Amino acid sequence: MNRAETCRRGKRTSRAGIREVAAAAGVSITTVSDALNGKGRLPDATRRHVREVADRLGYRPSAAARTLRTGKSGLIGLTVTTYGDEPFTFTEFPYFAEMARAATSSALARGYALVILPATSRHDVWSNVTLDGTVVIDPSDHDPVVTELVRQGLPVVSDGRPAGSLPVTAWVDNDHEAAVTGILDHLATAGARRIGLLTGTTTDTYTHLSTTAYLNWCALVGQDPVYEAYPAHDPCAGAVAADRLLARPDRPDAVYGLFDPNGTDLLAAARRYGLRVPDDLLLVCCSESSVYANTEPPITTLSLKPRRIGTAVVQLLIDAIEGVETDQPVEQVVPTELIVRTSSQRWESRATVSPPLLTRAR
Amino acid sequence: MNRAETCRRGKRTSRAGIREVAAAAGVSITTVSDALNGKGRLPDATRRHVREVADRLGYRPSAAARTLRTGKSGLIGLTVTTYGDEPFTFTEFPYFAEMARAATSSALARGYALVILPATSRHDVWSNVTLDGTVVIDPSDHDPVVTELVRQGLPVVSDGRPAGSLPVTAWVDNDHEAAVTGILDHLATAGARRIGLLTGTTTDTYTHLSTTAYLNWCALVGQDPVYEAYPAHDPCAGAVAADRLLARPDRPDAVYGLFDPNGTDLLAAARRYGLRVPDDLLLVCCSESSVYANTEPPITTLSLKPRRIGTAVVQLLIDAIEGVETDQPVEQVVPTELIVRTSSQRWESRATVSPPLLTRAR
DNA sequence: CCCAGCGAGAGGCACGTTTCTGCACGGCGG
DNA sequence: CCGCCGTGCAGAAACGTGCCTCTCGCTGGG
Repeated sequence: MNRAETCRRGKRTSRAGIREVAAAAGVSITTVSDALNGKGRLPDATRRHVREVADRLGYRPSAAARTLRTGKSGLIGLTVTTYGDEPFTFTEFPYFAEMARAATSSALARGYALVILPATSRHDVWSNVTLDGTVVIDPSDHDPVVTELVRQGLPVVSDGRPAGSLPVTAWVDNDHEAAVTGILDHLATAGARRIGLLTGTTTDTYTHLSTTAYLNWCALVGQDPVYEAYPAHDPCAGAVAADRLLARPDRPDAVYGLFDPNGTDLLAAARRYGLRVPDDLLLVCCSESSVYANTEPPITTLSLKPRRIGTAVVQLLIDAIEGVETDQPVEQVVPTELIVRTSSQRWESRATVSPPLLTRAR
Repeated sequence: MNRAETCRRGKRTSRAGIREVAAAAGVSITTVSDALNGKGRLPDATRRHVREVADRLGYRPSAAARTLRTGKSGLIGLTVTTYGDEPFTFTEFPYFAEMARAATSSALARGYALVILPATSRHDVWSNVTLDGTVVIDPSDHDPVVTELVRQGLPVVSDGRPAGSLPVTAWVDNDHEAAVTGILDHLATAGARRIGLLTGTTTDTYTHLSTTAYLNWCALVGQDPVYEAYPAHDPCAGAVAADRLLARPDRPDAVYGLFDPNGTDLLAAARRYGLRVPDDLLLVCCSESSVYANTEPPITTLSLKPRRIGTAVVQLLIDAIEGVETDQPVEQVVPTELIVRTSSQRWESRATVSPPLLTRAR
């Protein structure tokens, strides 16, 4: 009987339980709950006493029980749509890494933790965890996971404006058209006569919007488009595409690369063809990597500000989780930053600069 | 009364509950649970019937309730010890990104999801989620978080051998001494007379073991150590340290850089001083980045195989969670891979190669 | 003097599972 | 004919919280 009581009281639990605290403090379970959560109307003396006893016993409330009761888990899903075969292109580019890092930080600052989940609809995993909401990076058109989540009533915020009629709660993105147009103007101002583009074959909105902006700009200024597309998830394909671009008979005298590794690839290809940068070839690429500050020559990069995007996405999501639910998707545009380095300055670059936010690197 | 019944039956629940399934299928709750989990002794006809009804109703079991009942959440924590002020050096280097990606993949393959958590002991966040175990990257000496977790009886597996007497369940690491010794031998074979080291000021075991191995090697071959140390989390400091190393009166004719960005930094510094690579300076750095395949010249890198490490760490952790608990920490050593490129081959490199696994890049 | 009002806290139900125990029933050996 | 056993399933007790409701004692106004 003593055995039975021992079993019932404190056996397999890791020495914590609200009942033990209540018994030790000589109050009821309700009082403990209220004291620790600051909920009820209790004198400060009782509050302190309960907190003290709880600390002394090393009491940790059970997250599972709280989640079951309240319906809130404090967990946010983080998903990136896969490009290739790998389940995670995650952190393939520094962009994703930075974005995820910022998102994690600001989620934690507000008491939430991030759960990394696959974009593939492995139902068992998705339903094995109670989420309060989800961040989706670059959702593809009519993403089945997103629609499923929204159907369940969960807030979904996407990094990158949703393609098609994807019913997300909110989204954050750059103004990719303006960014590309700004870069092309910048290159033209620096003396480029024929600007090429290194782009991707994937169907995400970033690639699509950027390419379209390029084509529109070309049509506007009357230049024939010169571009090569390759599967962005394959690093070798990038080097090959860079080489092809510079091997063309209508070789461009300036190139913008949409993806992070394009800078080194283009630089290597330029060396192979004896092209000097920036004298014979102007170079800009979209990257968050700091390596381009120390290449020879340093390469001008466009930063999409993934830290700001990650932060904004999480703030919007948690606002949606905790606050009033707006009926319309909230849209937020983060400005890009063009970091001008030697590779895009053919002549002494005077103060003539172009639309997006411009920063002068030393 | 009808109102009350409606409330009790199916009001705020998102149209799923084991009771509804049981009622719809005309069986008991027990039967539904057993049928879906393959547990009890039921004829296949009943199993199929229940599964069918559950699918039709779109039934999703509540993860919170299951966790509360079973004590298992299917969640694994992922933590990296912070170096600087930032809460997350996470994904600062491609190493972490790759490792995290591999860990996430293999965890998902076994039905677990990863939760990113801060190394700082923010108790509220850590205790807000029920973990089955934790992966710790580069735990520092006497890490308070780790000891707390172990005290709670949770399995903890670390990437990087634990410093001091940290009581982890298991750990996975490279043989850093052998790797450094191998590289130094490789450089010496290529003709280096005075090999320098670019290292860090942090106290993690990777930096410590590598530096010690370097000093030991120097003592062995009778070379004066030539090295510069800098805080690894600061990219600018890396460039400055690289410059200092090549500006010394006892300038080395070969350098090994312990951190990912060291390659470009050293290359830029070499250019500033008019040193040709590999003719005047041999270069190797530890990196997982593919940019070094296309720099001018391509740089020899040491890969720590973060994908294999991430996979191994998760396998060990899940084995510990599900399987028998061994009393001794399980240790696992992952071989490194030296990817030899132009920067470390002064003469026609004959087949003389050194200890660790060697791969010849084109 | 009596009762409304209020402060302080106790009791108990519900959240949705899993799982232990146990009941009914039919076949079968003794 | 009776008890026994294996099959097929139902009942109900947890798991640890949060919160709603209710009690109890005390006080001030009518």
